[in-house]
Amino acid sequence: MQDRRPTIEDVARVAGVSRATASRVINNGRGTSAEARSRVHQAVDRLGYRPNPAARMLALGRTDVIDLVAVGFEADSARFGTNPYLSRVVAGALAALAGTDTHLRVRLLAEGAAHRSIDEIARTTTQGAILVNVPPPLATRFHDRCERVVSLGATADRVPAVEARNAQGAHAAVTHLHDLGRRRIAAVHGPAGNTCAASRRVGHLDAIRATGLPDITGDGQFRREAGYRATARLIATRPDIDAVFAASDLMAAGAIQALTAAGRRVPDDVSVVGFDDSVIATAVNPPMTTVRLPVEEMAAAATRTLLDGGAAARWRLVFPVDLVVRASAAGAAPAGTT
Amino acid sequence: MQDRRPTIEDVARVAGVSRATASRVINNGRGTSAEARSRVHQAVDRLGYRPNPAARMLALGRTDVIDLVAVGFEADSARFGTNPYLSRVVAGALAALAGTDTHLRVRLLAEGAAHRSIDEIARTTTQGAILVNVPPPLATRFHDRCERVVSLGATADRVPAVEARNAQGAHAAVTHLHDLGRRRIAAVHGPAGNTCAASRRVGHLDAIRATGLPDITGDGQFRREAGYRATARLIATRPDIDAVFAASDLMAAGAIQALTAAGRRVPDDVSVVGFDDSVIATAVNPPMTTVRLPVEEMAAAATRTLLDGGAAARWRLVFPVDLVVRASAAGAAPAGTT
DNA sequence: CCTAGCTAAGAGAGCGCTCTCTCACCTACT
DNA sequence: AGTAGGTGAGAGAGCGCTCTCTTAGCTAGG
Repeated sequence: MQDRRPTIEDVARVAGVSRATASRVINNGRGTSAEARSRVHQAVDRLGYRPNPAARMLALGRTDVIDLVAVGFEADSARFGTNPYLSRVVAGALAALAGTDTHLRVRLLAEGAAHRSIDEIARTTTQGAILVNVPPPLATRFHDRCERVVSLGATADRVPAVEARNAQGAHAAVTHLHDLGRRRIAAVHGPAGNTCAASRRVGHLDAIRATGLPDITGDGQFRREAGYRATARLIATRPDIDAVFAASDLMAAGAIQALTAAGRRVPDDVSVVGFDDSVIATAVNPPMTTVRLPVEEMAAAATRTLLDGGAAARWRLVFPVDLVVRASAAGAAPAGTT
Repeated sequence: MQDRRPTIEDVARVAGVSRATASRVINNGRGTSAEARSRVHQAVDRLGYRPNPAARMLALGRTDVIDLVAVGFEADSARFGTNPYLSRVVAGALAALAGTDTHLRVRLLAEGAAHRSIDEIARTTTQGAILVNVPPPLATRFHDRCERVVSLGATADRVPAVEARNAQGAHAAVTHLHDLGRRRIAAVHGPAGNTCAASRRVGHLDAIRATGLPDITGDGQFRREAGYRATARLIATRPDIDAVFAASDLMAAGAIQALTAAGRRVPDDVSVVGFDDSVIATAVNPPMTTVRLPVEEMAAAATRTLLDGGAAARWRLVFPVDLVVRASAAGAAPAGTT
């Protein structure tokens, strides 16, 4: 394709000036004559010169990349595309980076081979890394090798993290269902190993205990299929459930499908509340009552922290969450309505 | 945070070897004694040395970044998080990059200020750029400045592109609805300026003409709200429509909500077919019949092309699309069923 | 015993760029 | 007329790394 990419040397030669002058012109530098400027610009156009970013970075001593490291979103690569969470993270990070000349590099690690990759990333990252869904041992390992790191969601103790009041959100969701008159509230939780899922469990249990409701719990991965299966199982065991609190919108979407398949109407027979307020929540029918996780803001905060030089070990930034009331949760419909 | 990041020079000094030897050891190089190896590794650990990637790239003459450039997904930054398409693109690109030491850099351009940014990106990209939703004039401009570029979806003629048989997909969708016995099929199209949307319009019109059906058409942005509004308007004008073909899953989700709000049942009264087969299609209730766009594969193909050195002007790679039959489209329910 | 042939490791030349230092030249003020 | 001050431009020193070239120090073979 190209013999050899033209360098600034070539530009200087063609323009009949020195390398320094060429550089000055190219970087909008002042202190150049109109004559020199036009000659250099012409040379640039003629040669199709584009500066080598690596050389530039090296000379400037500025290394301007933040890595977004996510684990396990792509057992098959399609899985990630299916995940409404990570795209919000990217959006938030990018928003924080706008106006900066720092770039965002995205890395996805297969759940299995993550150990090896994590070392390599820690070795090559510069401005720092944002960890998404990275399990505690791996996060610690990363932190050992590179301190410039912030986890999205709590992970290992030592690793700086931006987190949300997950427990509070779950509590609010269950309380909301209780306030609507629901008394047999099933919970469909996320994977046991996940720290966010764990917090949501805690909030749910607190609310259950505070209101004296029965504990009807299922769980699975944070995915639609898992939500569907867990809900189907729950209905089979406890056909009288009148509400479902799911630990993610995707699971809630699965729950709604399972309920429909079992002949229950949402929200008339069974109310459903999700968690995340992702695009799924607004797209389903009926629109979903859910707990809004400010993912974009959290990612932006993590990014800004990295931009500012990182955070100390054990640093935490905690975001509030809000219950967003839509149509999937309501009081029971009057009996006999079909 | 750090006085000065340690360099390989420091490592060499601490280890009591030359820079060359340190480099050899660090890069798993052969030709080093066990003695030297252990000393260097110790020094690396002690200093927390991490090689400067810019210097490395410069010395190796290898520049290993592919840019993913998307326009207009973030009028507000949250918009992008809401877009199920771009995350699939990222997934596909990343899948193609796995095993390579090329990285993916994601860039989002606000629709307004894109002109300036596009030049900067074209100037600094190395391995090349994947264009997503970049309008023809901008894409051409990019191509003028940097030939290493592939657009996802057709854009300007000259710009290499990976595209899908959008027209064929739309045709298949409409034909499917016709086969189910639907005769008043409304179409909710995407934005007029968008090339994909245009192709889908063509396919729809072809099918309409071929089957002699009436043309009932609305349009808007590729978003849920637009789908809702357009459908609501259509129902108001033509209360007798018995099917909706939407140009995206998100619009179809909006259509389903609008139909429900208008007292129509899906699929009994009105069948709905979407386009994309994004996560939305499986999450909604009932699960959506839709046209599967192999976004991940397309993005992977674009990435591989870039990895292989790019493509000639006007290059095209065309992917087939498939109708995925789920529950949102069916024959009319027997009259009188409630 | 001398030299060919090997391995380990140092010296040093870039990679492409930016930036400081320096100089030549010109204007303007005393 | 002499010097201060300003401006445009070249020379050259790095930035941190890798890699080739070269040398030192061995072992082995004639």
